[in-house]
Amino acid sequence: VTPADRIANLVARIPAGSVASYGQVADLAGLPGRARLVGKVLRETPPDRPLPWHRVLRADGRIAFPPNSESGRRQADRLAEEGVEVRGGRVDLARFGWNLDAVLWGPGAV
DNA sequence: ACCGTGACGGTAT
DNA sequence: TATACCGCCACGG
Repeated sequence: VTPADRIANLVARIPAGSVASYGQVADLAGLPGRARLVGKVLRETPPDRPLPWHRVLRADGRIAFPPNSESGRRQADRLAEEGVEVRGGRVDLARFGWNLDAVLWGPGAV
């Protein structure tokens, strides 16, 4: 199992309607400190592949692309499509961040 | 081996 | 809250 596989596997697990950061994905994939690797894997992932790459944001909730870029707008649209509120190219991780429930209520309540 | 690059992160201002 | 910097890691030239 290559690092890229574990990363893709994890991204695929992010539920619709919530988001995760590159670093979070790296950590959960057992690759601490490889946030940039996550970006690379997603970058090299074909657009047609059924991977929810749009649910991955920076640690501060900002979309990794320039707000006016084509990719940036596309990502924002797809997120909005799932009910994720995007304002100023940014998402409130406190509300849409993955695992928030687990953090607040404990893994057993999820 | 050296250096620059990047879908990143954390801290200091 | 928004920038500016600097650290990190994997790659490629």
